Amino acid sequence: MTISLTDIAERAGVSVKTVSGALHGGSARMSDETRQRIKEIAEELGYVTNLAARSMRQGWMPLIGVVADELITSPFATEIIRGLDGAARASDIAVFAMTLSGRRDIGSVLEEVRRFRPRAIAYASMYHKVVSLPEEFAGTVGVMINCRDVNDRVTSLVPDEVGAAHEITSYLIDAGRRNIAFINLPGLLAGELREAGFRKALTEAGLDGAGAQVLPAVRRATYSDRAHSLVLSHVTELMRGGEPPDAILCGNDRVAMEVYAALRREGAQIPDDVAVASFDNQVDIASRLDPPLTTMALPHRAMGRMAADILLSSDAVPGEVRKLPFQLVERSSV
Amino acid sequence: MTISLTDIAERAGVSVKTVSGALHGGSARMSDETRQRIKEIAEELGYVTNLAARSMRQGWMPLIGVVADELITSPFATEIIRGLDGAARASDIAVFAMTLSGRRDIGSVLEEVRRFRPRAIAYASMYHKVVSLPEEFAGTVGVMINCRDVNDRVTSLVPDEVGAAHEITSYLIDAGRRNIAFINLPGLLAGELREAGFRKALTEAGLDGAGAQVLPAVRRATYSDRAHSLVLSHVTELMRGGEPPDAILCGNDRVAMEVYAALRREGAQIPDDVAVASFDNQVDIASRLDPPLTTMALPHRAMGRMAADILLSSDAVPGEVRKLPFQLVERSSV
DNA sequence: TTTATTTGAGTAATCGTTAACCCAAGGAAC
DNA sequence: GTTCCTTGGGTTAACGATTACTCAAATAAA
Repeated sequence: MTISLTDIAERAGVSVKTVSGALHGGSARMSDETRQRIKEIAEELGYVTNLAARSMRQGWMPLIGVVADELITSPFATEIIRGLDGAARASDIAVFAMTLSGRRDIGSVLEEVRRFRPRAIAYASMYHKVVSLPEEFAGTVGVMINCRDVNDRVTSLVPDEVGAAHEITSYLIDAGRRNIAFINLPGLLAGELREAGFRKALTEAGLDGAGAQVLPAVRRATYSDRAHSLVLSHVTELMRGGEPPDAILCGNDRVAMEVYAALRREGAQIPDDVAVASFDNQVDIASRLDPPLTTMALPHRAMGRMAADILLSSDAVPGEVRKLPFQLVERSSV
Repeated sequence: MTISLTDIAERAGVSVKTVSGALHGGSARMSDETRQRIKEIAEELGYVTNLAARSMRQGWMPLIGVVADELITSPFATEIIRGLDGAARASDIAVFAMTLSGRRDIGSVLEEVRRFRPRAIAYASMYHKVVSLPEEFAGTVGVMINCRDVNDRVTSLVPDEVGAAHEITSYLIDAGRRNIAFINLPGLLAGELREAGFRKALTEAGLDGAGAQVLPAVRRATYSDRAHSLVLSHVTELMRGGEPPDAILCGNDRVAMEVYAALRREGAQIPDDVAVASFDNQVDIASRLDPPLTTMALPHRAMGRMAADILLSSDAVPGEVRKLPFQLVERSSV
């Protein structure tokens, strides 16, 4: 049997409201002695607040609901949740995620979440993309993380892809590299934006930005044994061509892993012959490659934190798109 | 303003209970016409069930709380949540996780979860270990996942480490390997158990189980740039020794990644000269290595699924320890 | 001493949903 | 024409915590 305020009140010989005031209402007028005594009894009886009951008066549960479009599968995307959780905890609010896996439409998942009467709802995407949120839910979702609404009706937080590509490219240039190839992720918004930043940095440095080599990294099912074949041949061609690159920028750390293998096969030394840099900072991979990989870390944690701040302070401008900076993680591949 | 049953009742000209029966109580006696009409009005008004209110009568929220001791950081451990979620969804129950990060003691986290009045609570560990659950919480936690209580007071689900090591070792032996080295994870329960399975398989095959080489893989901070140095030197020594191994079994896929690099440095071909096998099936790594890695997949998803079944059917024998089998993922490194 | 004011605590209503009863009308069996 | 069941639905009372309101006693101000 669970203990309620009534049980404590009975035991303490006071009214329920006094108990409520003693345990939760910090400002309730009452003698310190009474308050202390009630707290002791509560402790002794093993009282645990019933948030559902409280929420009936309050109107909402101390929860932030996160609707994710596959979030939980991605190793570092869980950082978003951690960021949210850390920031929300300060307000004694918990975070719970619900995955929009496969066939379930966004409406039914949102309803499922709304049944719990959360304080606010965020929509999070596993990778940076544009999402088409049905009209009737634009008001329900308070913030979009790692994605933006196609009509920009909702505040959204996205990584600053252009800025990150610009930064890492400039970093390579500052390291003396002049012939940089980019093995980019094809068909992704992130890739498109990064390519722009990449070319911009080259142009600013007086290099041929427009003519720089940008090659697509193949994208196949992760379980496939031959998913990397295209990267391998790209690198082989690059290295055997007339002007082999002195740096290769990779779409992500997994691509970099394949580039490492290909370069080794070609007998090229990293970073002496060819510097390698990348995006993601998937630590398991980046720190264990030989040499450890210099890479731009995605601002997942920061997006989560900021999302909580926005949701709880509700000072958001609906439609605003905030771009968060990546962080350069210097290792020894450059 | 949120819509309640009262609003629907008013609009439909019936009592609240009739609405409740129409929308939720499948067996409530009522004409199909009335039921249909009420459903339409609910839809039109955008009614969303208030689970908090319902839980006041029911006594619990349709939730399974998961207390994790760092769970969310591990890429594949999130599979536990997915397994739980998939199984619980059938009963229309949601799963929410709460991390026991750093300084917070297990008691306060459990209380935090209990405030939501979940149907059941599971305790999950990021890696296989023995946990000392304080006496007063042995009754609160319904099942332990990927760990077991030091006193076996709670039903627990753990990976069958011994069986997995036995299976993969036998697999190597069946592939004709006779001199197998094991670069194991030191200081971990998993490593200890796997070593037993490894030796057992060797002995059964008539090889020298007791004398087999088992070397520790270094464990340092993941961010450290030199975390792999020990693995590298182990492999170098092994390959330059009198009887170089024809197979190396690795503690996990990340260790295997380093072993690949070391073997390549020594000029050894995988799998022709040396077969490599491992534990975890961390897909990002295992499928992208060259050649793709044969590895034993941890039964995270299965543990999650089974945990939900146990919690919801409550046919668990407290203290029972169920060992779940790994799954052999054959790629081309053997 | 009289009148305010503060302190400490009780009463009762309320949130949205459900469950245990109750009741009236209509039809079937005798 | 009773009696009995079935159908369709209403009434009322919880569940646990909070809060607006009330009130008595004690203390301070006049």
